[in-house]
Amino acid sequence: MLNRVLVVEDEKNLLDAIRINLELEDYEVVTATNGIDALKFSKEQRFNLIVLDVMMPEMNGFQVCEKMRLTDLDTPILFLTAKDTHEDKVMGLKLGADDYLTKPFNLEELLLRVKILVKHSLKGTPKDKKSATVEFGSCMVDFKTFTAKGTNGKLIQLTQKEAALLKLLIDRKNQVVSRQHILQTAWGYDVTPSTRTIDNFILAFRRYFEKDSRNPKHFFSIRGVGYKFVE
Amino acid sequence: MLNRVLVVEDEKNLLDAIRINLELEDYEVVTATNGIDALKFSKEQRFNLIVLDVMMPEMNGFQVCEKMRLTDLDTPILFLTAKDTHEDKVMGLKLGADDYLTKPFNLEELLLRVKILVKHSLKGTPKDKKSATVEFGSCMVDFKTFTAKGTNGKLIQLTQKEAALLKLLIDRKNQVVSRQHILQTAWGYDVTPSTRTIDNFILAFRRYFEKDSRNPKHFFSIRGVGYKFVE
DNA sequence: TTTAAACTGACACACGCATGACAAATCATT
DNA sequence: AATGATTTGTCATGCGTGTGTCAGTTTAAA
Repeated sequence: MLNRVLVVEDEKNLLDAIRINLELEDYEVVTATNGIDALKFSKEQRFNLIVLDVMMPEMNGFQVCEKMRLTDLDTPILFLTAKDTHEDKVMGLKLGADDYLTKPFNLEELLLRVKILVKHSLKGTPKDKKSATVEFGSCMVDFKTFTAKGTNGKLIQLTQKEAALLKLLIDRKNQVVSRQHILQTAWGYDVTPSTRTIDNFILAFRRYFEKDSRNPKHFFSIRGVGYKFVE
Repeated sequence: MLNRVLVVEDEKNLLDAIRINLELEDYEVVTATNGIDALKFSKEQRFNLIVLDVMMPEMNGFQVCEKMRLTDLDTPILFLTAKDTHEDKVMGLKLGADDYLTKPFNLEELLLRVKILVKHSLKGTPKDKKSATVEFGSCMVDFKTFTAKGTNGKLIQLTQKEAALLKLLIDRKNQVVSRQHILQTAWGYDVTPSTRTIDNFILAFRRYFEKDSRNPKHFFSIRGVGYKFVE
């Protein structure tokens, strides 16, 4: 899928220069020369990044940003500012900007920052409807009620820590979650239970959710690293 | 939960200044004055952000970054560079940096960027399929899940050393990576396994990913130097 | 006090991976 | 071409450490 960028800039020459350079790097570019159009586009279409000039006639970049953020909280915004003042930056940050570039800027610099920001936009899975129940295999977990249905169809009451750990693993399904990360996330930075504690929970999960707990299909252990959940 | 930042900087005064300012903004700060410690901390603990000086004695920031990224793909990294050269930035980006700041910098500027990056790190409960996967030939590797698809289409669970070495080679595709560099990067500064160890891993890779392991198309050995990966 | 949850320590086992031996390949030297 | 030297490919084996498992203890909740 192509990465889409919306560029908002009233100075035509600069706008064209940016467009051409971005297109050379295989971005799909949409342009606007004023805030009105920018808002319209941002509502109608989806972008991986919005490049927004601050100094524009009628509606300035901050105002545009502020309005955008009313509906769209995720798309990264890169500001192009003329002044290199601190107030401008704080102002922008407050309104939900993600990066700045002070004019005049190097085009390569712009391309770099675009690349980084787009990377971020891909990372965050925006707003996946968070149902409190998860199904996998013949099992089911409900994080609202702390209950689960195991392989044998039996109902299980999850304990607090069980639920926390299970959620952590399921949220990061298919990823390897290191023991360190588990400890610091599900427990705390201060408490460090002995290494065997985590295993005990995994043990329980395997009993609940694995047909053959010796050959797990869902709760894998990655030696030397941690654990991995797959559906 | 507190946001944790690891700051790596050899100049003590600057380090203290950064620490104090970050702590004033309610970050939990861990500091290191050299690459060795930095790597140790990054392995043992979890951070929301790592601030990394490029110019350091013994091991420079790029090297530290490269090693970190072998195992940790998520934590954002902010580079502090002295030179404002484009090559530096491209180099850093390749190795997985997320932002730059050129010395001398304004402390407020640093705080701003830290804030932005930490925000990103919190956003991502990455369900991320896109990033961290590499394809070549009929094969595929996913460094997030430690899985790979071999020539026969079979799924392979990579071990951590396998993943680290594989990433090292793929990151430097088309370049010859010397045995020495491999040892220093994927292993440690202290341990020096016998020469045969690396070969064993290459052997495994060829079994996984080469149709004819006698005539490799991807994992070349360069006699007297090391190995080279090409797609 | 009672009870369930959470943690700890002990032990066995299995897995990753380092090692050494040897074969095969490549290079150097004559 | 032939020989020896050096490096890499390949495999079997053993060691160390991380993990599975469980029984027993501590902690927290009712």
